[in-house]
Amino acid sequence: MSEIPKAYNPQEVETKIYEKWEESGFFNPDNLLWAEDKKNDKENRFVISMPPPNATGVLHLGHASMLAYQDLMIRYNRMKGKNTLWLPGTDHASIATQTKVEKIIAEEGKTKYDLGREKFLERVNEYVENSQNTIKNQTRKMGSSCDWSRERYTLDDGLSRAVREVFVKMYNDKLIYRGDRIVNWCPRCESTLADDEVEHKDQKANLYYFKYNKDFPITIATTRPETKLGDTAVAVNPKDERYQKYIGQVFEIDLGNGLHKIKIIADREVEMEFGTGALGVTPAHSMTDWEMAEKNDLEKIKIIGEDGKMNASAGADYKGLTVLEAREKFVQYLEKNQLIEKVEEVDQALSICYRCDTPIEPLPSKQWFVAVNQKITIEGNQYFKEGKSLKEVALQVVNKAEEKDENKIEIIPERFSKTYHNWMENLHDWCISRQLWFGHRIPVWYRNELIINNQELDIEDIMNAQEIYVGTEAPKEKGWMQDSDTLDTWFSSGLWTFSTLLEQDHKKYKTFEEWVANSPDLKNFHPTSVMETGYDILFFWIARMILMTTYTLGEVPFKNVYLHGMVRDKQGRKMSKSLGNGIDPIEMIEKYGTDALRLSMIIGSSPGNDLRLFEEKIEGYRNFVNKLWNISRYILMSVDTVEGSKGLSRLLEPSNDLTLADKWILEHLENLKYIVNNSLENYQFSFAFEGEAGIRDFMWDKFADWYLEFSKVQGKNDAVLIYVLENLLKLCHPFIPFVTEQIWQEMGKEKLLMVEKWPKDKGEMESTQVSVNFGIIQEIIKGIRSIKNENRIALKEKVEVIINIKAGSLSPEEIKTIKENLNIIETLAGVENLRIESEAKKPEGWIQFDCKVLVYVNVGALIDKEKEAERIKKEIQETEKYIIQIKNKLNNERFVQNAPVEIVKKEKEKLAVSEDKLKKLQEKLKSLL
RNA sequence: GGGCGAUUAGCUCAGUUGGCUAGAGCAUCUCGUUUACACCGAGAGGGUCGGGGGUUCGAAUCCCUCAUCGCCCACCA
Repeated sequence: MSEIPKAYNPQEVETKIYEKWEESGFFNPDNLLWAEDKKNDKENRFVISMPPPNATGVLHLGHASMLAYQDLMIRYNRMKGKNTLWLPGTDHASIATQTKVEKIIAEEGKTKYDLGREKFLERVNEYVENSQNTIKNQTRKMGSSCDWSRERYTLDDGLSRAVREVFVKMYNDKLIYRGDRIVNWCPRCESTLADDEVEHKDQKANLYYFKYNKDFPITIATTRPETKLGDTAVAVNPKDERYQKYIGQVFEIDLGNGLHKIKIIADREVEMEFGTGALGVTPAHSMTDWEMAEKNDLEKIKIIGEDGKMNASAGADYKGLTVLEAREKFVQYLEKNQLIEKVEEVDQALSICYRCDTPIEPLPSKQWFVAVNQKITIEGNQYFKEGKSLKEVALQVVNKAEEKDENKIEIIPERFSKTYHNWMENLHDWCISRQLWFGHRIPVWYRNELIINNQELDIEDIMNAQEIYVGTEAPKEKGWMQDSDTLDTWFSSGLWTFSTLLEQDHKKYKTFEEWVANSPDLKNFHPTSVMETGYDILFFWIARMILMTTYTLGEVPFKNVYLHGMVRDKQGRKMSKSLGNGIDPIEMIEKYGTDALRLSMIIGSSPGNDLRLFEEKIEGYRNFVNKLWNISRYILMSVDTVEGSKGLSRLLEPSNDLTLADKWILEHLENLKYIVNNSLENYQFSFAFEGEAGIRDFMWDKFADWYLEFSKVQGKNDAVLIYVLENLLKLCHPFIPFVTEQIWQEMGKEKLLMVEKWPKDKGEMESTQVSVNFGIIQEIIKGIRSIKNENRIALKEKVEVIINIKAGSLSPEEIKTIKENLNIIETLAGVENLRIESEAKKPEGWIQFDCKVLVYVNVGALIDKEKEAERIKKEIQETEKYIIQIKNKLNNERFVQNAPVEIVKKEKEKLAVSEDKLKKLQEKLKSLL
C-alpha cells in the first residue's frame, strides 16, 4: 500500500468523493436502509431546512460557515441512524436580485422601464439561473450532504402556489388587509420596505430653528425644513409651561403653497429639552407625526411623491424638486424673510434602505399589511383555537430564557430569546406589498367600469376600484386586472420549512387543505429539528417563519434554533470589498482543501458569537488533516492484513492480549467517544474537537505522539491500530468528511463512511490505574528529554540513567510497570544502560529530577553546574511559595470546616507532594555545590 | 435613550453547576536529515485572567461599579 501519497492532496480526491456520495443516494433519507422500519417514526428523524442562499452572486464565507455547521449536524445524525434530511434550495430575494439586475442593465445604459416588465423579468430569470448553478456547485464543493432531489426555489411552481394559498387564507381570515398608511419608502428601489428593512446610520445634520412667519408665537426646530410645507400642527409637551397657553389654538400660515391651519397640540412624546421643545408636525412624512395626526385628527398633506420629489401640494415653487433641492430653496426663503433664529449641528440617525443605502422617505400609501394583533379563532389549530393574535402565538411558542419548556422552541444561545420576545412584543403590522417587479405577484384583482370598458387607466384608478377579487388564480370573467405589486420576499421565505415539504406535484390537489393533509414529506419531516442560521436574520426570517407556520399548520416550523455569528477578519472587522479583507472560500478550498476550511470555521466558533477567520488558521487545519492522513498512511502501510487491504475490517475487535499502551489508548478512545457525543448533543462543536480531551488532542498527542511511538518499539497490535483508526475516522467524519472518507476507501471498505454506524459511548471515563501507570512512564521519558535538552544533548545521543525507587513510594504493580517498559524509556528518551535501583545514591555530576520516582541522568561533562544550580534555586523558591500558600489554606480553620472533604484531602496531598519535592530539590542543590 | 456581547500569553481562542501552581494552537527561541508526516518531532520562554470594590474558607468563574471595543433595538423632530 505504499502507493498512498505522502501528503494528502484534497484537490485530487474531493470531487470524486462527492460524486461517490451523491451517486450513493444516501443524501436522500428514502435510501437510508437502516431507517426502513423507522420510516414513519417521527421521533427518529433529523431534519434541517437549509436557509436558502439568495439566488444572486457567489458563495461567500457566511454561506460556507453555515454549510459547515449544518453538514456537521447532518452527518452526525445520519451516522447515528436518524432518518436524516437536509433540504437545500435558493431564495429569489426579490429586492436584492432586482437591484442587482438593475445595476447590470444600467451598465448597458438602460433602465427597467426601457425593457418593460416582461423583458426585465426575463433578464432577471436568466441571471438567477446562472447564479443558482454557481451557488449549487459551490455548495457541493463544501461537501454538503443535502438531498438535491428535494431542492426547491422560492419562486418555483409549487412554492408560488403555497404563497398564494396562504395569502388568500389570511385574507379570508382578515389577517391581511389593505390600508392607507404611512410606510417606509425607498425612492431608489421605488418600493416600500418593512420596518426591519430600514437601517440607521449616524450622521451630522443641521437643526434649523425658525418660525413659520413673523407673527407665529412659537419657534420650532427641525432637520428637515422642506417637510414643513406639509405641517398641520405644532406639538409641545403638555408639561411645558412655555407653551401651555397656546395648546388648542389654531393658527393660519402660508409658506408659499397656500394657507395651512396649524393646530397647537400636546403630546407626551415631545422632549422639552430638544430644540425649542416645540415640534412641527408633518403627518405625511414622519412616523411619529403620523401617529400624532391620527390621535388629533389632523389633516395629512402629502408633499413628497414616490419618486422622492416634491409634488404639487408642496407648491409651484417646489414641485419637481428633489428633497435636497427643496430644502435648499426653502431655507433660502426662510433666510430672505429673516425667520431663521439659528442653525445647530446635531447628531442624527438617518434611516436608509438596507439594500441600497438610499435615505428612506416616509410617506402615506395604500399597501397590503399583515395584521399581527388581530385575534382569530381557527378550528383544528392548537394555537389559535381560543382566539389569539399572530403575535401572541409567536410569543407563546418560544421559550423565555428564565422558564424552559421542552415543547417550546429553544433558541441557542439563550440570550437571543430575550431579543426575540422584545422584538415580537413591539411588532407593528407588517407591510407586505412591494412595488417591485420580481417576486410573487399579489393574488388580488380589481375591477370597475373603466377597466371593463378597456380605457387607458392610471394604476391608482385601478387600485381604487370598487370590486376586489382575492384568489389563487385569476378570475375567469373579463375586466379584472391584477395588483401590480409583488410580495415581500420574507413572506415566501416565512413558509420555507413547510412549503418545501409540500408535494411538488401539487396540481392533483384541488384545495390547499388536501395538499397539506396528503403530502408525505410534510407528514414525515415537519416540524424540522434545527434551524441553523445567523443571528442577523432572527427577525427577518426566524420570526416570520414562526408567525406563518403556526398560523398555517398549527405547528412550529422547528424545534430548536441555533444561531451562529458572523465571520470577521483577524482584527474583528467585517469582511468587505471596500476594505479588501475578504476571504474567498473557493480560493481557500483550492489552496488548503474543503476539510481545512470547514474546520477553520467550526473551531473557535460558539453560538451567537462572531468568528475571526484568517488564512494562517486555515493553514493550521490543513496541517491537521495532513496529520490524520499520515497517521492512517503509517497504519495502513504497517499492518499485516489477512486478505490484502480488504481484510482490514476483519481485525475489528481488539483481543485481550493488550499492552499497557494498548489499554491506555483504548481507554482514551472511549473517553473521546463520550466527549464528542456529549459536545455534539449540546451544540458545542468546537469543544468536541479542540477541547482538553477532544479529537485534536487524542489524535495528535495521544495517538500519534505517544501510542504510535510506543507501538513502533514494543510491537504493533494490528487490531488495536485498526480499531482506533476506524473509530477516529468515524468521529472525525462530520467535521472533515472528505479526508476521512478517502482514507476509509483506501482501507478497502465497501461501504461508505458517511453511512457507517456512529460510535456509541459508555459515559464519562474515570481515572484508572492504567492511566496512572502510563503516566509514570510518560513522566520519566519527558523528564529525561527535558534534562537532555537543557544540557544540549541531542535526543538520539544516549545517556546513562538510574531510576531510584524509594521503598514504599510505589505499588508493586507500578514498579512492575516500570520494569516492563524499560525498553520504551530507552528508545523514546535516548537512554543506554538504564537501571532500576532502590535507595540508590546519585552519582557525582549527574542530574536528578523527580516525578513519582527519582531519576538520575548522567549528562557527562556537558553540565553547566552554576546554571543548573540557578535553575534549581529558582524552582526551590517557587515550591516554597507554593507550600506556604497551601499551608495557609490548611491552617485556616474556616477552610477546613467549610470546604468539601475531597478538596481538603487534595490540598493535603498537594502539600505532601510539594514538601517531598522541596526536599529532593534541596538535596539536589547540595550535591551540585 | 434602552438592551446585549466581548475584554485570559505577541496573535486566535478554551476554561459549562466557584476548588489541580490558569490551558491549547499559531508565533518566538533551542535542538533534531529516527523510512507515517518538516503540512514533522523533542524541549523552552511567555499571563498580578481590562481596572476597582464586594460575596465566599476559596473567584478567570457569582454580584456591583467603572473603562475600552463591538453589535442590536428606539419616532430627540
